[in-house]
Amino acid sequence: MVRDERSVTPQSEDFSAWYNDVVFRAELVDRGPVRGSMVIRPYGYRIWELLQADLDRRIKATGHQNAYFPLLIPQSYMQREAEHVEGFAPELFTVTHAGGKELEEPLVVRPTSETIIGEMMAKWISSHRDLPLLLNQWANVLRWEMRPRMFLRTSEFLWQEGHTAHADAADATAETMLALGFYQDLAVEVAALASVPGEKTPGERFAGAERTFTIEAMMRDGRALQSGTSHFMGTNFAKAFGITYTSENGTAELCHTTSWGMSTRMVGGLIMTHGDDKGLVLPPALAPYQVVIVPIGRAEQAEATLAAAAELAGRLERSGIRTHVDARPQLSPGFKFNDWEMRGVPLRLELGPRDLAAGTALMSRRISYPRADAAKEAIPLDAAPDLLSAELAAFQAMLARRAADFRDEHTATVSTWPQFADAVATGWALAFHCGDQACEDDIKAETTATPRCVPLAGEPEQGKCVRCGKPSAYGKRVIFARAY
RNA sequence: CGGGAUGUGGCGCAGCUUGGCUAGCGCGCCUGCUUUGGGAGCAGGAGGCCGCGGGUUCGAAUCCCGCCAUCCCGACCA
Repeated sequence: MVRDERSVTPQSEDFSAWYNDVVFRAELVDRGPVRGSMVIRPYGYRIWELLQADLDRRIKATGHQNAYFPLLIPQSYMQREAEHVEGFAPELFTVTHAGGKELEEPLVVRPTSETIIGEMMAKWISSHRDLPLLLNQWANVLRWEMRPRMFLRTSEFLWQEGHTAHADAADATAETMLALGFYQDLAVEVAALASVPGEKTPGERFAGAERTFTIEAMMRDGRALQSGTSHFMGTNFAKAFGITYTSENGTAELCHTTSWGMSTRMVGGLIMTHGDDKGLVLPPALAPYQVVIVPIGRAEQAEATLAAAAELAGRLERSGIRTHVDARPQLSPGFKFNDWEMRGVPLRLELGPRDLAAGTALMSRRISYPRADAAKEAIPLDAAPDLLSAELAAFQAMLARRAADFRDEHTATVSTWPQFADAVATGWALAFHCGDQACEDDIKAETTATPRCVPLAGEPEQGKCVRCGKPSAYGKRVIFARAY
């Protein structure tokens, strides 16, 4: 392929340059005027909407209700939970003036909503009959990030944050795991990510949480991306905000709360999981257009192929396939092929005079796996809806398998330090760790790798710390990786 | 906050060292004609407070001082 201003930097040359090229060329985003801000363009926003719709359905199906809480939070709220304020203080946007005057109490722009929701929960909950309280909100949050990156770390991002209150720890823990399941299922079934659910080590916990669970997905450069988190707060926030209830026995009890979130970051995750040197590759479940039809021909031929393309698109739409006809008259077919490949459309159909005469269309898959197969395939027009539905399902499964294979090929179970260093240079290492913060810091200083999670799956295992040789702390091997 | 770069039509850049005449190139855009099965061709055209503020000079995109912003690399994070 000729390298010019129309193609992207190859992944092998510079992965992060590749990522940047793709998000802009595919018109997912543009830069906002403020450092670290991101304009999500229609094509990118559609991906988010599809992700959002799927997760929203899962959340509602399990008894949660959507609500909306204010963007502005009194600064004092943030300070009530000691670890929470310490964790978020460096990232806060603070409003000091309003209406042309300095405010008596500064307002914080939410970096997350535990505090304001905690405050409201305290007001709404008084009896065990009010529990569990299962809330979710879709919102934007702001955090001042030192090093912004489109979708992965922007100063403002969109997310969903679930907040729940429960009578006891067991119920809250079950909720925490339920939410983690939403994310894992969404990641694997919809985004086709290779993610691993697990628990964060104490050093990586959410500020104020007792336990933090995560799904960690592997990107094509071997790094890990935290793609969703679920926190068990114990009674920390209940104490700070007075979230109490009267039990059946008449005693006053503290609630156990949870919170969990998935953000626009996941869009970055699917870009880095599936994309290649031709651009984006989208899983059908999240593709704004699952099938793009490129009509070919000029003048009177164009009339015929355009009409046929529109007719076909109508039939595909009616069978639930998101279809787009690229009718731009001034652009050549070759340009359109490259354009839709850049945008990651799973299936493309070419419809020209030759195809029309034969009653077929030429189908081309954005990628194939495990065998790379660039061949275009003629498919009969009358059977297209069923055929393409099946192709899309196969494409979705193929991407998930490709991602999982890639993850497995780049994950090594290691027991020595040299093996460990090797593994985290290109992927993930499964290793025993002593659990000491100093040892974790040492590993990070040497390799830039950090503990991503203790995987939920697998049997308990004991061993010696890969770095210092002390007994392992977590009863299992820990995933270490360089992370985003 | 450290380190490195860059600010010039929508995008990507050249010009700056050695100040000068109308600020140039590619892509994109507009118009016309021809073209359409892997990034079309030709012709014509539009579009620029050269990041901002000062200074030096007859004259500044170019030299000097200051500021601002963005990007990339590290430590933090969904």
